[in-house]
Amino acid sequence: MATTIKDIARVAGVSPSTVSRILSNKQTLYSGYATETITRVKQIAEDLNYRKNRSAIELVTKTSQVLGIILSATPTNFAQEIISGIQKEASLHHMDTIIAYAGEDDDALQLQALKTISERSVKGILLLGITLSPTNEHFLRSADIPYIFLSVAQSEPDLHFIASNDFDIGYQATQYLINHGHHDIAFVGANLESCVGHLRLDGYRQALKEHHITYHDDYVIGGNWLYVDGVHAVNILQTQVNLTAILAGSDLVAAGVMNRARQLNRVIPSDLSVMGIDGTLLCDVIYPQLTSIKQSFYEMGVQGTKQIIEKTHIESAYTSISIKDGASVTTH
Amino acid sequence: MATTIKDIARVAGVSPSTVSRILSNKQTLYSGYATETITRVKQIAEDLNYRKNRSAIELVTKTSQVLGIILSATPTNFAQEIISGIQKEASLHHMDTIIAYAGEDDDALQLQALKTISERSVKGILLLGITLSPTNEHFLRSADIPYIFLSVAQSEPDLHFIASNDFDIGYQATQYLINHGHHDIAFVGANLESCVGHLRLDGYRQALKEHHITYHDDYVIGGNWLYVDGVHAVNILQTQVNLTAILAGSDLVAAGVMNRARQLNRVIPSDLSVMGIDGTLLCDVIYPQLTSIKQSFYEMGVQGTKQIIEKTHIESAYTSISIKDGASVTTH
DNA sequence: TTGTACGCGTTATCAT
DNA sequence: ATGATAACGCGTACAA
Repeated sequence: MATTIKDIARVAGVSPSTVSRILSNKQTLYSGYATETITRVKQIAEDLNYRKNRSAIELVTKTSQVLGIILSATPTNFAQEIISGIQKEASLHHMDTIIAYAGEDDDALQLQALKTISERSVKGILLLGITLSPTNEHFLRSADIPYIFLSVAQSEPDLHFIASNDFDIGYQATQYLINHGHHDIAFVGANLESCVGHLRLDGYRQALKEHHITYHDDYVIGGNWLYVDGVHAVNILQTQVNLTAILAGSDLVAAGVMNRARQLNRVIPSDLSVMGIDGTLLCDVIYPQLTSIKQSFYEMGVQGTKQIIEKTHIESAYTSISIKDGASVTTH
Repeated sequence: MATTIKDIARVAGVSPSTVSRILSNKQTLYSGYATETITRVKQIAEDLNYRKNRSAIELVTKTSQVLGIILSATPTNFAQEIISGIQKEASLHHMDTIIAYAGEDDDALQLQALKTISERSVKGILLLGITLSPTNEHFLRSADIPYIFLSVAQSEPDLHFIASNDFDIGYQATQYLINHGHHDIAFVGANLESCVGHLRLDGYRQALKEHHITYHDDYVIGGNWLYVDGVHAVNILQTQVNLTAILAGSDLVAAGVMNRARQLNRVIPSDLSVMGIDGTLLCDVIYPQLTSIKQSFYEMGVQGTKQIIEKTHIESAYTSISIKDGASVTTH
């Protein structure tokens, strides 16, 4: 049987409310308790090994110090960075976090995660790398809990998000390669059915257009952001003799591209320049170090958390992107 | 104002108990409700946008479907794999998870995380990659909640764990290199002040001993499992002309070793064989692909979760290790 | 400075 | 097949 404030009250010879007020540091609202009472109560609480009962507190206060995080099941390497940002900011405000995993394409799993989180009295919900089905979107809306999407921009205006501008990512990356003298540039490994992939492709095309480079269908090969997609793309692109640069949809794709190209005896970057997207730790670990468009994942977590905690009115925002220099791109 | 069971009861013209029983599918204990009542109540619940209040449920039932996870703050690449295993097994049992982050060397942060978790009525606590300070160890013990450590073996017999046998890891890795004709083998990047590092070093020494190879102090260079530790180690080992193989404390260290060695114009594996420990995704992504001792991280998560959920009596266990073949080791 | 009494939303027990 | 009531542990308005 766990110790309750009543037990402490009985032992201390005071009322439960006294214990409650002392243990939750509410004396300031009143003139204050006698120092003796305070220390005695606290001592007894410790002796009796007292633990707060969060359920009871949340039931009566109807609020909590908990943030809900819903994670896409795909083990994206940058989710960790976003979560770090959330944790950092949350701990600054003495908030805890609950994490629930949702499948990516599985509506039932999404709903399960949504329920798990919304049934607890969380202060807000952060959705990482997720796009909701219409039904689940409705469920989230009707839950009457503040929420914000992280790392994936949403098309509906009332679904707020903190993310990178994916058009800009595609545009700036391509621009960077063009500025380095490249003309025949492939774009590979992105999931072209996703909104993110689509926008990046648009940016890629726009950059080409502005430099009067004809868009070439054969230079675009889709995928699902994975290592194998990079390998696969290089296999297909073998026949393109004019190709001098590849823009990969993610750092992981870039790694696949580089390794497969190397197997085919192409030297990077002298034979082939490769550029990644994300700017994760992976860039520094592979050889040669990868030039990439760096997204501010940590910052997304921080900003999203701030919005939930501090703001009354949540609004969308883009976090900054930058070029992370490596050694995988050379001037052509 | 959120809908409660009472609201539904009023609208449906039944008692709150009826609604409670129907919504939590408890009819089977009784003869069963009229189908008409059941569908009507469920319909009204949906119309009114009813959400369960977990706090109230947990308060009255004094139990929950929640597993607590405490994570070391260091962003280890394999934590993700362990968590996947936990999630998988937990969802099989319809359990949710709460994750709290603890610093590695910061006792206060550790305690904070411990409190966060133990104040909620969790079914059990899984501690990932953590070693507790004596005070916090006592706190955990006195919380009266089942717990188990994952991935880090504990020395005290009543602190149960699921982990790899670190002695075996060091032993088998070294043995593998010796069997490939290597004689001058360095061991680098492990944190030698940690229990894990110490045990792996012991395994390394034992393997050398059994093959009558003299242990060489200069061949052991500590670190903290990081990429830079691998780089640093190679810098120091430059002068060791007889060295033909390096056993890295982790895959990340191995990546540092390989890249630095390459910068020094050593070809891997013909000039230098490199072996990693962990067997993470990184092995496949770097070039040449890394030969490594693979730990069963996913399995640790699964087993730990099973122990908490199914067992009345928790006990320690070692998960299996295996050689993950790559192309970074060659016969000497 | 401290105590009393009530209520949060739900489930369980007992009654009908 | 369904209802009435108590209880879970805590915070807080009000009383003293």
